[in-house]
Amino acid sequence: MISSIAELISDRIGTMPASERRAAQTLIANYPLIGLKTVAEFSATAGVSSPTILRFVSRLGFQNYPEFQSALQDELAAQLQSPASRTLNPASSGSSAVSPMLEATLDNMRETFRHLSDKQLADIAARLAERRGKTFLIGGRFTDPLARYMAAHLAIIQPDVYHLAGQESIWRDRLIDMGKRDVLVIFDIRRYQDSLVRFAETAHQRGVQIVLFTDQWLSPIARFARHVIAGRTAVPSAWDSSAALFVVAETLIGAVTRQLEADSAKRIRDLESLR
Amino acid sequence: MISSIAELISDRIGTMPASERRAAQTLIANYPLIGLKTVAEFSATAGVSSPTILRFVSRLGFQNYPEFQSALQDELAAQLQSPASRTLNPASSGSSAVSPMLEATLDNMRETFRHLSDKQLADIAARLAERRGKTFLIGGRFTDPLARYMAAHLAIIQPDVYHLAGQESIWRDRLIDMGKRDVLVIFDIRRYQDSLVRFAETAHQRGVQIVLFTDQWLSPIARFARHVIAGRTAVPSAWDSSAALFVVAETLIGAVTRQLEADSAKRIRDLESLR
DNA sequence: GGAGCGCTGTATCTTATGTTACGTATTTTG
DNA sequence: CAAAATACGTAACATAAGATACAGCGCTCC
Repeated sequence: MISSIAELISDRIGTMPASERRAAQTLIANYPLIGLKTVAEFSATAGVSSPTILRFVSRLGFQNYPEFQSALQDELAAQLQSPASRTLNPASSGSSAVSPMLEATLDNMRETFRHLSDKQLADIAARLAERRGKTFLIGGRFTDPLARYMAAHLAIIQPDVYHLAGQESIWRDRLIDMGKRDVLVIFDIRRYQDSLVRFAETAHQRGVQIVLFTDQWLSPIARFARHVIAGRTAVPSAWDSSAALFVVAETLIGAVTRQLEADSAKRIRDLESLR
Repeated sequence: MISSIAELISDRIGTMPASERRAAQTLIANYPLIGLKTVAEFSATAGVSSPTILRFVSRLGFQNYPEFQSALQDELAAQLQSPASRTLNPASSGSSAVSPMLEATLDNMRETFRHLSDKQLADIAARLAERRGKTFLIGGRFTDPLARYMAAHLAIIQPDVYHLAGQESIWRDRLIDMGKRDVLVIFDIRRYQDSLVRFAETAHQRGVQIVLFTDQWLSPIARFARHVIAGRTAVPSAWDSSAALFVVAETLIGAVTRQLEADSAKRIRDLESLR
C-alpha cells in the first residue's frame, strides 16, 4: 500500500530516466515544499527543464501539475493536523529494517551524553584550545577516520595539529617530538589494538596528555588517559557503531572553535586568502 | 515584533472591514494551507469575492498574491524543519540542557531518515553488494573521513573496494580503471569541491554508477548520481555536521553486510586467519 | 431624509503558468 | 555498426490565474 507521495516516488524512482530521477531526488530532498512552487522554480532547482518535471509528475500518475500539487497539499494538511503522525510515520511499518538501527543509534547518543557532563566536555575543549603545545590525533582500524575528521577541523582553527597516519613505525617515530605540553587524542574501540595501546603508554610516559575516545568497556588506554570519553557502540548490526563518538567529536570541535573564536576567525580568513 | 503571518493577521484583524475579516478568519481556521491554494478557492471557502482576498492580502502588506504565498511557504518550510514544532521528543526528559548541539544532531538524523525510504537504502545496499565491478570511495575536505570509514568496513566483507586518497592527480588517474560495472561513492557537502564535481562528471561519462552523499542543498554532483542521499547538516556551530551522513553510512554498511552474510562470513574468517 | 463615503462584487483585462509539439541527442537493440 | 526507440530540451501555445476598473449598495453623518 502506498500512502504518501514520497513512498510513491521511491517506489518508482527505479523505473525513471535520469532527468526525472533528478527531479525526484530534488523533491525528496526538499519535500514537499518545492513541489508546491511553480514548475519553473521546481525545474530550475532540479536543474532540468519544465517538461521533464511535467513528465515526472505524469509518471507518478497525476493528470496534471495542479492535481499533483493538490495531492501534496492534502498530505501536508493531514500531517499538520496530527503531529503524532509525523513521529509515528517512520516507524509505522514495523518490519522496517532501518528504524531499529536508527533508534539504537539515537539511544546510544543520548546515553553517551547522559554519562558525559558539560564540565567534562568543557575541560577537554579548554585543553584542546590552549595553545601551549601540539595536538596529535590517531585512531584504530575503524576509528582512524574519526581522528582524521577531527584533525581536519582543528587544523583549520589552530596551528600544530597533526594526524598520525600510515605505518606504525612512522607514527612511533613522532613520539620523539611529543612532550608534556602536548595533547594526544586517541580513538580506540573494541577490539582494542595493541599497537595503539603501546603507543599511548609510551606517550604517557613522556608526559603527553591523552584524550581517549573509546567504547563503554573502555580500552586499556584509559589507564593512561587524562580524559576518557566512553561512547555507546551497540547497534543491531554486525558492526559496532562509532556514531556516538562521532557526535561527541563534532561537539568538541564546536566547543573548541567557540573558545578560539577570535583567533580562529582571523586564521580562517587568512586560510581563505591562501586559496 | 511580528514573526509569523498568523500574528500579523491577529494584529490587524481589528482594522479590517467585514469581508476581509471573514477572509482572515478563514485563513486562520485553515492555516496555512488555504493560503497556498488559488485566490478563487480561497475566496470560495471564505464566501467572499476574489478581489476581497486580494485586498486582504494587500492590507497585510504584501505587494501581490504570489508574494504572500511565498511568505507562507517560507514559514511552513521553517516549521517543517525546525525541531521546535516537533512534539514530544523522547529525549526531552530532563537532560535537554546538555547541549543544543546534541538535540540538533538528533533532529538532523530523524529528519534525514524521514526523507530516506527503506527501499532507497535497500537499493543502494543491493548495488553495493552485487559484485559485478569495483567500488571506489572518495570524499571532500571534511567528508573524506566518512569515505574512509565506509571503505574500511566494506573492504572487509568484499573484494575490490578502494578508497581514493591523496592528491587529485592520483585519483584522477584511477578513472582509467573505472567502467560501467563499477560504483563510485562520493561524499560532498557545502562548500562543494570543484575537483570532486569534475571527477564525478568524468566518472559518469565513463558509465560509472555514482552514489552521492550530500547535504540537503544537493551538490552539483547530484546531476550525475544514480543514487542521492541528502543529509541534514545544520547545527548550532560554526561547522556543518556530517553526523547524519555518518549514520546513513553505518546503516548502509550494515545492510550490505547482511546481504553478503554468507560470503562475508567466510571472508572474515579467512581474514582472521591471515593475522 | 438626502448627500457623501466606503465596502463589495461583477466583469474585463493581463500576465505568467502549465502544456504540447517537435527536433536533436542519446541510448538501446537487432 | 546501423536502425529504432527513448529521452530531453527549446520554443510556441493555450489556459487559468491574479490584477484592475467600475458600478451598485449600504451605511453614516450632516
